[in-house]
Amino acid sequence: MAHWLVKTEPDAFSIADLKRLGRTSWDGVRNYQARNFMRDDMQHGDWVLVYHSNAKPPGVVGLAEVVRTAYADHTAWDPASKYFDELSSPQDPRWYMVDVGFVEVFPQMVPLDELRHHGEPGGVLEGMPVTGKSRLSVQPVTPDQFDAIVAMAGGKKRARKRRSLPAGVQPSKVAKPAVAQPPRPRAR
DNA sequence: GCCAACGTTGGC
DNA sequence: GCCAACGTTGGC
Repeated sequence: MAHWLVKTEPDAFSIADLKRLGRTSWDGVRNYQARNFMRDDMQHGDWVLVYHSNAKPPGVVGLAEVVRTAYADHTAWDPASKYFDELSSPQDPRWYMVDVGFVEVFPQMVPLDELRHHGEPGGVLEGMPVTGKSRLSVQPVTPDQFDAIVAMAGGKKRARKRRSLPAGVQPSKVAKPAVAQPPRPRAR
């Protein structure tokens, strides 16, 4: 089992919206590294910390879980969608999404300030992309980091430690590695 | 609303 | 393959 953090702008889709809906497709991710985590590594039952960006204050607000593994993000094929990408097609999908289910709204949100505090050298959240300058909207979280954040939030769940992270994934190194891409034609 | 840092594009 | 220019993210 792996653990994750995903960002969402609450004005567009909040943890309250997820609670109301029960589950949703996590569409609209248009970053290759984030896509690869969803497509290649997210497993059914993985826990997902939900982070509100562009919020006052920004921070981790609740918990979700993966309820469907990756499938093509069809919003990329819809010219009317803000997520439309003419380079994606049903025959050759460029973007993927998973479905997530609501688990809980945390009793106390964990604001970015606090995440950053624990992200200082030697802190339990050291190396988490969200504590630094990374914009990565889907990022892996270690079991220890997961437990630390849930404890700060007053949440009830604990890390599922059957396995740690996807093979080869090193959360503290997530911000940098280039994402290997298949060659593709240049847009005109 | 500003704007720094990030991630991507595309000319060379 | 470099890197300037561009568009986006996301904190403030």
